[in-house]
Amino acid sequence: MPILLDIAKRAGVAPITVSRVINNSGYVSQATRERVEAVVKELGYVPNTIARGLRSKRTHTLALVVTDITNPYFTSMARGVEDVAEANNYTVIYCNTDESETKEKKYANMLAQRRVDGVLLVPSCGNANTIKFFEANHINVVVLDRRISGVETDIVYSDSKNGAYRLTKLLIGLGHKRIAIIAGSRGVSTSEDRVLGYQQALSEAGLGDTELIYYGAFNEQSGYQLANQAMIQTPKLTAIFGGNNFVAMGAIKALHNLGLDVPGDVSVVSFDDLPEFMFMKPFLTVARQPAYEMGRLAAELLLKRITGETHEEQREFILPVEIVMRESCGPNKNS
Amino acid sequence: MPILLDIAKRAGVAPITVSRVINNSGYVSQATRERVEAVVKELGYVPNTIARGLRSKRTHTLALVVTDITNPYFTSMARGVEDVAEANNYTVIYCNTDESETKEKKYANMLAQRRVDGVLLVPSCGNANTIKFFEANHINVVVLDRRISGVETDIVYSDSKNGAYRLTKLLIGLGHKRIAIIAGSRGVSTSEDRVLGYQQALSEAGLGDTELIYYGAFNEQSGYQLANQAMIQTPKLTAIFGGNNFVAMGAIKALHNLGLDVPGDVSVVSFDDLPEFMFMKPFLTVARQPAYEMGRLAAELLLKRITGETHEEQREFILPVEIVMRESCGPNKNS
DNA sequence: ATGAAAGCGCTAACAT
DNA sequence: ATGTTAGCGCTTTCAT
Repeated sequence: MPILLDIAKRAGVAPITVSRVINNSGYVSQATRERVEAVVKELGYVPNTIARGLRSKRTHTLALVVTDITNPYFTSMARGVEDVAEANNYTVIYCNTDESETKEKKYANMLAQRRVDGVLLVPSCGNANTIKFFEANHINVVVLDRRISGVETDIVYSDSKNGAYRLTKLLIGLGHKRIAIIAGSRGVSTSEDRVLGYQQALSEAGLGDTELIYYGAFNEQSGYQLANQAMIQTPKLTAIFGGNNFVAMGAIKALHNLGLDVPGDVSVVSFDDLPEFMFMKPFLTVARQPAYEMGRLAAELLLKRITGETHEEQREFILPVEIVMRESCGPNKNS
Repeated sequence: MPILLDIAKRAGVAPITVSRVINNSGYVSQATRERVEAVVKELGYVPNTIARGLRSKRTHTLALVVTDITNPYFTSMARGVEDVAEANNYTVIYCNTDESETKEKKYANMLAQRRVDGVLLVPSCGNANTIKFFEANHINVVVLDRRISGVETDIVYSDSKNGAYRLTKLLIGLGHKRIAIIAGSRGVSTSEDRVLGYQQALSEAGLGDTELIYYGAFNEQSGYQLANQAMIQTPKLTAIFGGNNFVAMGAIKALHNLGLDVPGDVSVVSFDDLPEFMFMKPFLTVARQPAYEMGRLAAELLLKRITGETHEEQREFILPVEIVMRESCGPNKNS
């Protein structure tokens, strides 16, 4: 693989001139530019961003740290980030913290070592340690989705309190009087804000003494457990407000498990939309490919090649698919 | 920010010794190790992966190139990749090609410039140009999801032909005689394989002369258009086999639009599962946060900070949420 | 408009 | 077990 110096030699110019052509910086005569460009093409030269970054202190790399890319909410967010990055010739590293402060710390370290130019962070917890760490390492941060106090960064989030207020009012408007909220963790702003909106709606309706607040985590398991707990403690419950989509999913499973109908017996509302096709009435019958497993396997193979652990011949791994029968297909009633 | 040399000086050792401590390589006495580690902590030293990569030719970075991370199938795959990478202290850059060869080329270039150690590639098209490009630049590739001919890489995919065969047999077993398949692009192995499985099932059932094959692309729009086209050309159609989840979604929309019931009038099956909660009967009423928009905005802000385009004070952007009323909540029928 | 010199921060290769 | 030397490939700085 040719390096910049090779191009310079062959084009009969100094390295810096090649650099100027490649980066469109400084003055280069048309003739020189063309000559250099021709050689670049001829030799198939690919500039080395690593070397460039070492010198210029710019990696043209961003990081997106979310709790779980598998949540459609964060998937969409990721796509938004990536589109902007791509348009600006930036590259995005992404990280899943699973709401764990330990993982967040580990990633923060990895990202600082990589000298990413900036981080888009969905904080996994309420404290500002990670952000301070980035600041200490001169890495720009924009906080996403959740407020953090005591830091100075741009922050983008949506109006959880208002959303929760309206969602709760909606339930009240439908006649519900015993409404539980299953929030995420304490200390996470989205959790707290949603509880605040819920409380406001209740107290405005004179239901301030019926508050039923459960803190847990923003995952399905927590939704499941706390919904069970709520139904035991307050059998008269007629509505549950799930802190996010995963929590609601867990809650609905718990209700079904208790033999309760949604919304017949208990109404459920939640934060965070789901992709459009999740709402199609006729549920698809599908051939399910093991996507996660495929990703896992492929990454392991790749790492083995990289580390030289494997020198075997290349292989083809064909994973089985599973047919999942659902409502979208039925018997032929025509001809 | 301290560099390796600072640590070396302060600990009274040579730079290479610090390097050995940090990388756990070579021999270092316990005493020296402890002294160095203490200084590392004291000064808050963060090793520079860029410099390390320049010298060692290892970036500890992988890239995952999919068509669209927004498709739950690829989201799961991404999470699988990321989990493995994280466990091995690798970092993942991810890229969406939207099935465009142009975008694929652009990314290939960016990734080569970044000297990623390896690429997990879902090829956007049938030809091997991108893979050859990576090979020429000594970058390991594992191909995911789709076969490519004429290349030597590990490849992980699932058994599309068999899945399609079984899906089609299932429809035949339900009495369907006019079954259309709406595949992805021609030349993409998953497309071709699914058509092959479909054909095999038909011909085994003596329906070989009823083949109705539509090639398009693996997206909703294509599913919509081709389903319309299929219904016009073959009004007696009673079943549609969507090439993937997005295609099926488009097809179902088209059918609904034509006043047809699924599965009452037309059965639909497809490849690729959807996340579990897409199948919950009671559709959630939710407060929808503008996730994509949030990601986009945040990335733009970050880039402006990085490039120094903005020096204004940090701001808070609170985006509105939208209440989406669905079946999961109804009137209180109890007390 | 072009170039020379120096060095970004680290580690490979070779001592000792 | 520790150190010396050199250099990865590029760009910054300062000349001309």
